[in-house]
Amino acid sequence: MPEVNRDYFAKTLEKGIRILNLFDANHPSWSLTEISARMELNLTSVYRLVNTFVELGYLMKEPKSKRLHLGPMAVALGNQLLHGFDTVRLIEPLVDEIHCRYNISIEVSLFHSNCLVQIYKRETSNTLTYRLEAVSELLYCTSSGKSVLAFLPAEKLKHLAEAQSFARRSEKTITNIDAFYEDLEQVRQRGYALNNEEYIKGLIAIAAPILGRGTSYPLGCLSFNSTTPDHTLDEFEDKYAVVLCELARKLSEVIPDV
Amino acid sequence: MPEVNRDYFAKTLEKGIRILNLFDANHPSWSLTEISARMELNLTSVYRLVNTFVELGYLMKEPKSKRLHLGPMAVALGNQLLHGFDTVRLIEPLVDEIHCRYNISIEVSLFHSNCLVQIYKRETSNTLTYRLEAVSELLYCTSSGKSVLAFLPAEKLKHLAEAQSFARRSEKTITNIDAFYEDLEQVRQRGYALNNEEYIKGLIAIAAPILGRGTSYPLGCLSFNSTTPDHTLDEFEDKYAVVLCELARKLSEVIPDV
DNA sequence: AAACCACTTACTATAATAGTAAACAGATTT
DNA sequence: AAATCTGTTTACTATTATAGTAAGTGGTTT
Repeated sequence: MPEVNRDYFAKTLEKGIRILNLFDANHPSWSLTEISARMELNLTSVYRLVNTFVELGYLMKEPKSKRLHLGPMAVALGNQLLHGFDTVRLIEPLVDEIHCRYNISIEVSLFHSNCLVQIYKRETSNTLTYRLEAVSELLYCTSSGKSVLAFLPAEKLKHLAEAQSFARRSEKTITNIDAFYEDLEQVRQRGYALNNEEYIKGLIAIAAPILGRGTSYPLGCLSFNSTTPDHTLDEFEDKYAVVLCELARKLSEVIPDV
Repeated sequence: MPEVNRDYFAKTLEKGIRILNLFDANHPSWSLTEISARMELNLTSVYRLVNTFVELGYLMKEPKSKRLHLGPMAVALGNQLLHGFDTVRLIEPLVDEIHCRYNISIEVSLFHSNCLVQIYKRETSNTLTYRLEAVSELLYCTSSGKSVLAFLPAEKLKHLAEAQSFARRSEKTITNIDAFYEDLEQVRQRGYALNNEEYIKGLIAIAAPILGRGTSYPLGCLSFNSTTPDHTLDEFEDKYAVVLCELARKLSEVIPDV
């Protein structure tokens, strides 16, 4: 990351945005104290920031419990941000077509400052119990992360792989770096990565990298997700690997190379 | 709107959010000076706020022109906000089913502090030249606005109707309040509203209110949009009015009454 | 090469925020 | 019904961040 001008940085704005980021499908409501604890921020400061969002309609406060939820303005902003990003508008019809045709959960992420940033997703009505975070640094235990790492230049890969915690998330998590490098080698040969319940028990996925047209550098990735009640990983791979790679290739054509 | 505590209000946060709100599909890029002029804010202050967003990855700066665009973090936040709002997750499958089946542009909005706030939309690949704003106070020249106004209690309707500008947006805009009240009477009888190119030439729509289950108060609305090259308004109405009303009714069942 | 334009930086008066502590409200227990 | 507890809201000020002016910088056009 380039050294930047920390004098011209609005701290209040950063804190506010961090608070807004706490709210997602897994954590739809927060109390003041919870936010204060999580942000390691003074209660009064949180109160001021939260109150600002409430007045603007981005958060709503339950009258009795005082718990906070997202408000309509936040959702409108969400829509606006989503469709204001050119890349999303380009990939949307391509992803939707596959989503409608096969009725599978699909996620598209960009690789941005060593994180995978989710820019588009479609879910099946079959709601999963837990959703991945919109911005994730966990690259060792997701098919998305592995698909990107596998196609990174050796130097960069080494640097990032060594930064992974390899913490055990489930029975099947890969917890040592040598096994991990072996797995990545298979990803390279296959052209796509698998997630065999390595992140959360019951959650399986296949993911292919989105490679820059000119550079072949991984710009992001595409993943199809399912659960073990619906498919075994083998079935899922047999059924969708070709579709996955084909769609990833199509996405490469519309995502601008950086 | 209830009187609120203006002492506990973070102005910097408000300004930052207002800047983020400038970016949408119609205005995907802004220069510093443009933002400064539009926000009526000092250039240096805008620089600080924008720089904050750039460092956090919410905005990106074109290296040469210095023009600003949304960044991946903004899109991830967008997705997160969208799916972190319970109501969106409830209406999503219902709307998507109709969108997939008929391939039409659909918008769902909530009526919140006298504005229509767009909380979900699906577009056809046939991209329209201009998209409605995510938060709109224009109720007199959109089918969405009319569908909601028509079902408001008389007092509230009067108040809001008189606040409309009735400015001419196109040849067919309704520009006086008496004609408008007549139109609303038809909306009531029909159960849904029409937009016959009243907002922008070439843009047509039909919209039905989403009424509270208990209260029958309009909580928001559902609209189907098209363009004159694709359909005449009569055709569009004949083809989709029944589907529209049916979907609006289904949405009423899942949107919580306030 | 000069002029222009927009962005960036330096600097300080002013205004906003952080943090402490106390008051308050609602829920639960005695 | 009073007492206690938990979490939210308000009052108050020292400290810190921001607004605004003005000067500097770096491309682009003439």
